[in-house]
Amino acid sequence: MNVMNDSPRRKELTRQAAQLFVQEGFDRTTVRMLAQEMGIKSGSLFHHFRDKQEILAAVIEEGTQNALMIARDALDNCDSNPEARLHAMARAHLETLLTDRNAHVVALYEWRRLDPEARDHLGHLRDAYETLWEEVLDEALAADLIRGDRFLVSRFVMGALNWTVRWYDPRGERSPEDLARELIAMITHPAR
Amino acid sequence: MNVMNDSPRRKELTRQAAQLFVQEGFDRTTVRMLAQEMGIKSGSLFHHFRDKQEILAAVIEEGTQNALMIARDALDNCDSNPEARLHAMARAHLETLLTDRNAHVVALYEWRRLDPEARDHLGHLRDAYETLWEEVLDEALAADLIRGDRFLVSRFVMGALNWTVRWYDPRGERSPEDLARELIAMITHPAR
DNA sequence: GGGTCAACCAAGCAAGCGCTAGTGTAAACG
DNA sequence: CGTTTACACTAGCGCTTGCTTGGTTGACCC
Repeated sequence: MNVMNDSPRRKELTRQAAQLFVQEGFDRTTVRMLAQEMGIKSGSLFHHFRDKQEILAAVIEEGTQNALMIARDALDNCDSNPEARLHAMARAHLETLLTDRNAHVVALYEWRRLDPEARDHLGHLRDAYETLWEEVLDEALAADLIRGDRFLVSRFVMGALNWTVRWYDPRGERSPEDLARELIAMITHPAR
Repeated sequence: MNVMNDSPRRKELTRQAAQLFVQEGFDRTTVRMLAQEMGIKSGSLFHHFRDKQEILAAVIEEGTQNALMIARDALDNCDSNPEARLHAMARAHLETLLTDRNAHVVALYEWRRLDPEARDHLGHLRDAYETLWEEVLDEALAADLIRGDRFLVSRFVMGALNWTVRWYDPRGERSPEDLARELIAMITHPAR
């Protein structure tokens, strides 16, 4: 058995794995395909990862951790009124699609292929991210910027946002800024 | 080679396949597992379906066709004002989760495992369904019930709705009726 | 009562799968 | 210098995969 740290080499391999997982899906991606993409032989792969599952976990962890970081950053650097905070979160979410799209698609589609331990660990990361959203939405609800059931509003918004990975091309003409503004215009009530 | 009609036997087998595809995912579901669930041997399976892919296509076709039928029905039997039509569509969408949840989950997660021909065929079905939504949303936009970019509003709403398969339990305390009302309250502007 | 036909079974093939074992090598370390 | 460490290779084991083949069964038909 070998190392399982987070060396730069491993980071790069993880990035390439994400690409393949998106193209082929986790189950259809063989260790031989992964190795070829990485420019090594299939056996060498197990020097960097304990098994195939661990590659999947690494991909998802990378993406979620980045999203969490960027979201926290956005909240720290914006005005403190509920609308600005809502906007900052939506924009941050969409911006991660620029840099980490592959990882997010994998997290979305291949979550169930994780073994229970990995799912548990990554579930906590995911929860931390969703909690950020719920706090911001709570503030918006308290300020009467949005109306409705807390649980349902949160689910609907997360749905609209998560669904973007299926159609949004960040290199198109619409910027994350545009989308964030439009989404918030749709769900907020203009009258105070 | 054998039949590929839509016998009642085949319908039942398709329903059972959907169940397994949801539990295990398409790739992890082996023909032997499918056969066992159906109470036959793995070889006999290929009497009903040309190959494994065709089972997947059958599952998705069944679900989409039902959703389309129910949505059309709902539109035919509701008031003609934009709000009522919006409500009818949302409610119909959520109600299909009661009867065809498995098929919808499969359509959502395993779409990319379809071969190009099946994807093309089912894509047209899916388009027909989404077109219904766009018509209803267009009417709502024209009546100033919703404001915003036509393309984006449609994507956000489809996102919020499609995402429901990930968290909504139709046997819970919230009815499709409740959810539909709440969603529409969130995206429509109360002031006329 | 011979013929037809959908439905099923037993057996197995060829290919591909994840992963392991054992070895080589070049740079880094003391 | 000898030792360690990181990374890679070759070769292949044991198993599972989707699917095929050839044959059996029982219900229905004229």
